[in-house]
Amino acid sequence: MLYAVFMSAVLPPIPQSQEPVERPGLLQVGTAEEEPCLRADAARNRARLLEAAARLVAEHGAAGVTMEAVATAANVGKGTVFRRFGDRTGLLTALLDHSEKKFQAAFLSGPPPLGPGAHPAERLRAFGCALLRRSADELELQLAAEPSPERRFSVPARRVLFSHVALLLRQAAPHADAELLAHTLMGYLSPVLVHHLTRQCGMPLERLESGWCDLVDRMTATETGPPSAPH
Amino acid sequence: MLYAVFMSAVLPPIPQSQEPVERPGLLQVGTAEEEPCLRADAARNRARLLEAAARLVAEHGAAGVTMEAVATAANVGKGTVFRRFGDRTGLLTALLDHSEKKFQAAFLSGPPPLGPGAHPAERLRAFGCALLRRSADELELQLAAEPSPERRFSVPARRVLFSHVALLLRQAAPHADAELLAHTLMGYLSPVLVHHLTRQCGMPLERLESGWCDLVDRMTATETGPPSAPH
DNA sequence: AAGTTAAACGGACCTCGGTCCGGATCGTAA
DNA sequence: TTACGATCCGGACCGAGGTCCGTTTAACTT
Repeated sequence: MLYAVFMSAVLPPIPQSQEPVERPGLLQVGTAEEEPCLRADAARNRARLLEAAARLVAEHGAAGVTMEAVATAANVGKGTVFRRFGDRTGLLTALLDHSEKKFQAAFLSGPPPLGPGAHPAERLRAFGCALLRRSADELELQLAAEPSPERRFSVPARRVLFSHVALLLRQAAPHADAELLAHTLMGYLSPVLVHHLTRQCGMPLERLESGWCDLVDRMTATETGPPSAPH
Repeated sequence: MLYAVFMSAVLPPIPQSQEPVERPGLLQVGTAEEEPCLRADAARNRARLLEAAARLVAEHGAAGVTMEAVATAANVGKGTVFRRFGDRTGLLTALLDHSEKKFQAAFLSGPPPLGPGAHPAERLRAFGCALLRRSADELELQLAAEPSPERRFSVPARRVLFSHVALLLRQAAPHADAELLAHTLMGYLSPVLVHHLTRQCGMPLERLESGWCDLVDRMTATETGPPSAPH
């Protein structure tokens, strides 16, 4: 008993794991229908909520998307929003899900140079430029949908992008630490950086794109000499 | 009048600008004394608050550092905490300020290879490895002190690090877009990435250090061919 | 059609970051 | 020492995210 009290003070409260919340972001090959088999009322409310959220974004910007406001606008209880989307980040992510899947389809199975067929380095360049442009639109939502630091790298959508970059990088620079380089490249494409450079520093998107291509060239250049030891 | 109402709905509420809150992070060359000339009681409370905060971090981790808890532990009102440090991020940043200044001193005026005297590329390698090690300790605090996305690049401490990297980069790779490359490099050293790679992926710090040196080598390698056009 | 159950609902409730302002306190000038 | 004004203090207050749990309801069974 004492042990239980002690543990409960140290460990996270309870796994709980009833987990009815959806995990968007993965491109599913099969049915193009609605994600899971929701109960009729649940599906209806989900649609209402997404519509209401989109309207709020259009009217008051991402900052105006309060969980309570969305619930009210959708004529639904607050608890329902959280049950469906887990948290605010989940809701915002769901709003981005459509464009996300379109993008995944483009580089997974679309035409070259983004899709399969072109040389890896070429695909990398195209990938970055496309992602930069996508981030430039939707910037506000992308920023607002940024998850908390702990989860940032676990988000399915992000893992897909990362894996793709790592894969291309392994082909284009076989002797490098592709995983670390991929993280570096992904950092360059992150919405926060894009926001800072374009909105706060006023850089034109073209400069970011040139920078990306230069970056890819450096990453995939013929191998450097023997690696120098760390300090 | 209508105009005023309209504006007040669009613009941020009021500049307010009474701004008694401190701006830590800059290394001041002159007096090593306490930052501004605070009133006696203010200085006393500031010290109490920092001590209380540090104790809470030690006891319950960064997540246990609630503004109210800190205030209570310091026998001080909640408003006082905000008046002194602005917000939670400010308080956490203040906790890191000492180590921050030590680090700044090391690469601004310390002995080579970190400080002036060594070749730029060499200094860059040393800089990254040192920053990686510093982030590895203090990781929890660094993460908790991460500001909101909009301010992330405006924080003085971060600007100092960035400027330093950009400066060295301009020397080591004169023909590149040093600013963009510097942002890329800084991303590699960001606490969130370090946390993910070391804590969530279990990578040893040595691998991150090797990766950094490799990265620097690629950035400062002899110029690549003519830049390819963006896609 | 009635019964059963798992799922969904809704809103009261909690926590925590952040604001506000009347009142207490310090430093200084007379 | 007293008086005064700038600075600081404190805690009530607010908004928003997130949780909980008693109630309702869709879907399936008999």
